[in-house]
Amino acid sequence: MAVARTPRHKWIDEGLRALAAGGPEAVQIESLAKALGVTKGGFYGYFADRRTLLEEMLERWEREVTDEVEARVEKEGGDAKTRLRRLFAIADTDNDLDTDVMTDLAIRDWAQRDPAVAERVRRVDNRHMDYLRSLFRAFCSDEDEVEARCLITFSLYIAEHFMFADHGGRSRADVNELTTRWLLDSPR
Amino acid sequence: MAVARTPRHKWIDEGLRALAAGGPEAVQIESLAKALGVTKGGFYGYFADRRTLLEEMLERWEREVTDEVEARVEKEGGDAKTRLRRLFAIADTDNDLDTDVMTDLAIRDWAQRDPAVAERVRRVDNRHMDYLRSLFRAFCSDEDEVEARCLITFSLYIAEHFMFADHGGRSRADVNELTTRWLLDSPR
DNA sequence: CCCCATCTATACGCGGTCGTATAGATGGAG
DNA sequence: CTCCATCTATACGACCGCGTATAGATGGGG
Repeated sequence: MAVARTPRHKWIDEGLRALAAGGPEAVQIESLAKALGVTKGGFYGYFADRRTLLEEMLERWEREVTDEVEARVEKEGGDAKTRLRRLFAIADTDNDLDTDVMTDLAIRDWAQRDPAVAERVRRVDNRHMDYLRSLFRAFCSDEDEVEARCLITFSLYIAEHFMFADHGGRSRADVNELTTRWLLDSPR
Repeated sequence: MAVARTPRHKWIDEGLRALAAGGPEAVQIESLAKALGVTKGGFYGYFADRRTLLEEMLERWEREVTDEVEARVEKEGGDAKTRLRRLFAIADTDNDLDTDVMTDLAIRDWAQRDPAVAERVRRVDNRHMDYLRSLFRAFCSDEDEVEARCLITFSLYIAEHFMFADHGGRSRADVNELTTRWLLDSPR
């Protein structure tokens, strides 16, 4: 038995990296092979075709994206507002060329054109929103209020990467601090 | 002089339509020709190559996207809150498979991978934000407050199309009404 | 030590898109 | 009506990515 030098999961890793960098079109078997230092010969031993790889990439993304972030937030405990602030901090730190975020964005755009992808994103987003709701409910009794804050929170996270505005001399971090206070410290 | 049956602007129209539907990769000369009921023969009389077409598509988008919306909002007058509500209504109506919105999203994703595109989006977003600031300032004296509301408003618009969450029995329109009240009727 | 399943390298055919070349159609100017 | 600039149709070569075929390399089991 020869040991697999380029096992299944490595193709998926590299595929997700390519997806993050250049969208679904950039997930090309020969490119991945080159990045892995092999040729595409072995690829078709693991995957029937390119479509199968894309499918498994999505499978993994869906499985990992929720658990990971929630675990990082929950790990250190604290009350709801502390956890939300930690969540925002994580979103901030991961910014700018982080593969996970870029993967997320690439998949969201992909979902515009592929209903199957959209369905996966829907499941992921519902989990994210459920988690946010649980945190906001801790200090926010009105359900409408909770929903509004969740939506705004999530939207700020998504839009951060899809808009390119300057903020009138302010740094993005400053503006983020403003919105965070709006979301957490507002009496209303 | 033969009259142009498929003049320059028609290629650009169709190009933007294809961009909205399938992203930059979907802007294929032969596809456009087919959609226009001709073959690609004439295309190269107007454009040096595909790259030039993409460039001009962006040019037009940048020129039109700001003026159009602002004009529609300003046309009927009213105070700042009235205009903001009208702006939100327009964003809502244009939703779901409207070409303009889809074009916007496709270009934003494109901007992730092309710095030149990002630069254009930056200019457009700054204009949008300036317009929003002018409206919020009418009833909001604190500049930090204005900035936060502008960013949240814009983010809600962008993210609306990139997230796929259900809203716990609520319709998206209901949730939008909640966030709108948050942005406009909050005393703070 | 040698066998053989497993992984890898290379070559090829297929289809699709770009861009070019060239001949034909169209319709206003003279 | 005829000319001819302009637009259009068709054919072609080049390139690239997918998927397949086949031969070679690798390294643990017998």
